[in-house]
Amino acid sequence: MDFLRVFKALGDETRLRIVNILVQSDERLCVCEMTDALLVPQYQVSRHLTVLKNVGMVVTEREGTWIYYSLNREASECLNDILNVIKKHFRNKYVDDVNRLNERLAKREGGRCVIGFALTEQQNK
Amino acid sequence: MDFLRVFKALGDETRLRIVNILVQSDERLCVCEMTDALLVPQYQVSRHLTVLKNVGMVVTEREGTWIYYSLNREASECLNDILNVIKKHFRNKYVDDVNRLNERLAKREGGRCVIGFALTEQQNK
DNA sequence: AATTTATATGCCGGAAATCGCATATTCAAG
DNA sequence: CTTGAATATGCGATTTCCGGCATATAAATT
Repeated sequence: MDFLRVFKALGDETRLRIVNILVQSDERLCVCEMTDALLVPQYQVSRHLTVLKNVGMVVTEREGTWIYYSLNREASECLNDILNVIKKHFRNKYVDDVNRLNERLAKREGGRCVIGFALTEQQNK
Repeated sequence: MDFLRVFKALGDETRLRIVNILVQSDERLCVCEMTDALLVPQYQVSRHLTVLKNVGMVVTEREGTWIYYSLNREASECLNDILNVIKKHFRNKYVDDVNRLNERLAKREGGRCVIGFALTEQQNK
């Protein structure tokens, strides 16, 4: 675990918001759910997730067309400590992101995302 | 305390090394001591310290020509948590920096830096 | 095989950060 | 008030990072 690269990764606001919704919800999330929660273009979410993955902070899990991202809790104790600091101190930061995420998660069926971008067409495709 | 700016600050290796020797030694340090410990040009150390100060991570204390920098432990609980994570997990990273720092601190008199750059002229002034 | 849907990526321009060098500032001492 | 020592800073050049747009990939469905 390269701490320097971890801090570099957390030094971008979009990536910090991504990590935040992952750590606050403690759920695996697919790209379209994050896109709706953060109100950021899909290609940006995807790009930043690639950075987080290269650093080793998140892992992926494919289910058909959907790809679920979750925090890499088995990576190292240090990463977990950092994530816990974020979880503890970010409760009242980026609350709108978390609220939008919860609305989105309420539309899951059987614990899975089933609507994709059906409801939100604002990601200029 | 702006977490994003803190992570940005920690996302540079020289600044991370500065914070590390501050947190490992738990001492106030002057610029020339850090310069000798990190083997980095004086103007770089000074520049990066300005960044850390603007973020609120360090505070200064002047004594004559010398300026001592120390971690801002009263800033916020969150910053302290982050610093403690660094202290805990960086024990075996940048060990050379810490060793050189300890050699330098051994030359203090009455808890104060008294030699400046007298011994090391490698900072191309 | 063609289409649709979710996700990823190549390319470019602009903004921001960093470095190296020189020089400026600040304080103390003679 | 000049000198010397410790620290800070203005500037130009280089690099690195990020956004926007278009398009590509991959899997499922028909």
